[in-house]
Amino acid sequence: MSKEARPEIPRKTVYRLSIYLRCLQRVKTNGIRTVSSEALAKAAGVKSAQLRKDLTYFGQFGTRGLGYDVELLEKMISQLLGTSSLQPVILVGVGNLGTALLSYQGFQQEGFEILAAFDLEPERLKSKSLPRPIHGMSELPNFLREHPVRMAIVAVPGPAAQAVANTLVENGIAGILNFSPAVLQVPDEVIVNNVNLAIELENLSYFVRG
Amino acid sequence: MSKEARPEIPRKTVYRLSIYLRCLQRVKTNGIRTVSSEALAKAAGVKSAQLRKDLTYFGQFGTRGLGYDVELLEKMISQLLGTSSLQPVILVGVGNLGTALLSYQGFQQEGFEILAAFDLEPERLKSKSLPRPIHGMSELPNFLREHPVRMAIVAVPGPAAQAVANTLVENGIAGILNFSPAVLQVPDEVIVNNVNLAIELENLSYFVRG
DNA sequence: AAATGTGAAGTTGTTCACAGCT
DNA sequence: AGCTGTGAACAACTTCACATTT
Repeated sequence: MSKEARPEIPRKTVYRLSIYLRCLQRVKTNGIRTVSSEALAKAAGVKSAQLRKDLTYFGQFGTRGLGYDVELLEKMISQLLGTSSLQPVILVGVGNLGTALLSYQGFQQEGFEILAAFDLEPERLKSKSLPRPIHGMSELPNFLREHPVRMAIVAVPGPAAQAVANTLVENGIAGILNFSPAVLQVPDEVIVNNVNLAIELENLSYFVRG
Repeated sequence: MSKEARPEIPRKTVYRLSIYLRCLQRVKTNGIRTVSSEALAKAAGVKSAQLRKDLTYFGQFGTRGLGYDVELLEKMISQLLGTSSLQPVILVGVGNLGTALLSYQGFQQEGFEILAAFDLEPERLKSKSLPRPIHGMSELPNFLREHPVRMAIVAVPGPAAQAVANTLVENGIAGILNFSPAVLQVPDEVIVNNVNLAIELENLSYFVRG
């Protein structure tokens, strides 16, 4: 028997917890104070048993016969995910996609702040009216030495991605959100989440022609 | 009760096939004609047994003792995924993200063409120099009646997403790539792939603080 | 009565390990 | 010998179904 160490929560569960959190926020603005697993699961697009099991990975928050307290559950999930405090992030690669991500409201809304952005050719980007100054790649190591950032968004072209990832890892980045089509090779302790827009469309395309 | 004659390929396998396809393309430009499951798997970041099993869902393309013919395998996967022909797509929602997606080279490169873009306020966007004219939402039904498009990218704000999805489904769209934070309710036969940038960061954030 | 929490059953996906080609 | 293709073992995830609590 292991003692109450860090609960080992499956990746998919963590992902769904984010969805539940958003549903709870919506439900709360409707003035609803208590919600059943059935109702919340429906809003999140999952089965109720799954929602209940997901929650029990890190505690018991419900009242039998009644359901879950919306505010409490929201707080607990938010705390677990670490979104109750503002998380600093850096962005590398300020092309089409990178620019969009820089001005994307969704990140700020959900508790993330893009502290700084880096690009190979920062001068070229001066013209665009961006919300933040763009730094050259050479400034990256110094910046990371001075700021406690653990996560980076990579939005550079495929061929440049591995080199960028190496630099990031060398300078203490522990999590990478990779928008490039490259498959990044990183040490085991570094987490990479891939978002590949072309692959998502390709995937859709396959299933649509069922 | 089974009914399907076509090979039923798991979603995750289809996703990985897209990755293999990209690796094959890279390998081909290096002039390599034959590749082992071991080598290709390494490039794709998976185990070799998994790659082999993924491939056998739709055929046998390898030569024992030798490996796979790069060109042939590329052709077979490309054919299966339906990326050998140009796929038309429409985009709904031309905000920050939508604008970036419109100019994103990755789609064109991988065989997708954004035929048209729609927004609630197309006039407001006239100023931005966009590669395509933006249509009003009211033109959507007519457009879909005249063009054989089966896939749509949704990049509207969360609260607007369900209504947009309804319109799309009513007008024959069978696959939606959903960038909004909303959980879309659609008929069973319609496929939705969700890409939620804030959730990806949140997920990363959780695992980084292990 | 209503709804949670959870073992057990069921399902799906991954890895092993080796028989069988080339 | 080298490498694929695959049944069998394994692992992870989902759903069921019901005892338990309010």
